[in-house]
Amino acid sequence: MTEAKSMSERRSQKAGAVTIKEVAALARVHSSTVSRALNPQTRSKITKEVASRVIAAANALKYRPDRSAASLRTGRSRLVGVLVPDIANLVFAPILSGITERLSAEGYATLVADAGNELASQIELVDGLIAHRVDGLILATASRDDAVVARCLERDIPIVLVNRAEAQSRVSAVVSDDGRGMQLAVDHLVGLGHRLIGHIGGPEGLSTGYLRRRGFEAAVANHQIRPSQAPVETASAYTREAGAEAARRLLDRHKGLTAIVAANDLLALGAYDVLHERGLRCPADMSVVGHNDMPLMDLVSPALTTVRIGHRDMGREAADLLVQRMLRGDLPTRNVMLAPKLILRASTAPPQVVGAPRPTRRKPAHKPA
DNA sequence: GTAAGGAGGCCCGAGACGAT
DNA sequence: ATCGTCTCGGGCCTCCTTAC
Repeated sequence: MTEAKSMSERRSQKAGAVTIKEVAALARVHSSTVSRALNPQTRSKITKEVASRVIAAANALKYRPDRSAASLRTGRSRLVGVLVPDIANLVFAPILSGITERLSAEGYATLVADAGNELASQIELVDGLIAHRVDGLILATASRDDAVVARCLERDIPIVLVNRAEAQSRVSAVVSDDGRGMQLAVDHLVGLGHRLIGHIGGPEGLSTGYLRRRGFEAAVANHQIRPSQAPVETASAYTREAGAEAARRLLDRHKGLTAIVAANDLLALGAYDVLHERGLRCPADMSVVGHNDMPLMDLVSPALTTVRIGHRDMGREAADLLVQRMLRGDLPTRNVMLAPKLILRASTAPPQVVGAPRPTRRKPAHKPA
């Protein structure tokens, strides 16, 4: 026995893993027969008697195939990496749930990485996941012109974008119809009587920020509201703090606003903070509409009227697209757009008539949906 | 003709070993 | 000391051979 061999055997014994050879020895067959017996696709090539003997031996030894070793031969790890920009952001929980649900049904395991918004760390994580031989990647981090996408294309690894899309459709993406979402929000506010509506936009480098701002502008134009009556302040990030900063600018620079449409729920919560610090009431003095319908938005005070995105469906669709792409790399890119829905809660109400007495207590205009 | 065994290749990092 | 080459390990798969 060579030194290298004995070291390897020690390593194997330490890991305690049962190998195909041990199953073969117990079943009194060759390892290749074990492989055939345990694979439903090849089981028909051997007799039922031998197959059941192998299966019994595998069960007796509690044999579990070593996927990493299998990937040496097959080139497939059955692992999928998912990059999210902020794992603490509640938006990603239902997306991840949808992804995991669909991938596990297809026999894939999911590795989730909290990539942040720094390009260098995102690329490092992607390289790390590729080094772990993931079969594909789902990116919830993409910007409109994304170097990580370019890196994945360079490495020839199947990817699908979720929740965000690129400006140039190099890869498949699953997104919400942001233009439609903004139209729903603005229609609702105009229906209540609002004519001075501000928008807290998301970062312009992200498709959601860009498309929701454009959607907002198109939606107010549809109601013959001039741009001066529908000002936009862009937040530097999708955070409550950035939302508050943008809300301050919006209120300082544009007097007389009666409603705010935020590009996501965290930005809307930032607007809540500013209204509170300035002694303004929501919705009596200012109506606020969010976007995403993150978990718990029905529990904030007042419960947030928001545009609901089917995040779980989004995750499922993205996983579906990726599985198809991993099976057939020559498939054309597809953009799946899911329809949003307005969820009416307590943060919106008709604008106050100038000179009318201030109500003594908050009274939501709508029952939560 | 069919079932099953045997050999070798796949992939790549770690470690051993020889050459310079 | 440094570099290049070879061997090994894991499980699976394919091709070829052997036994019946």
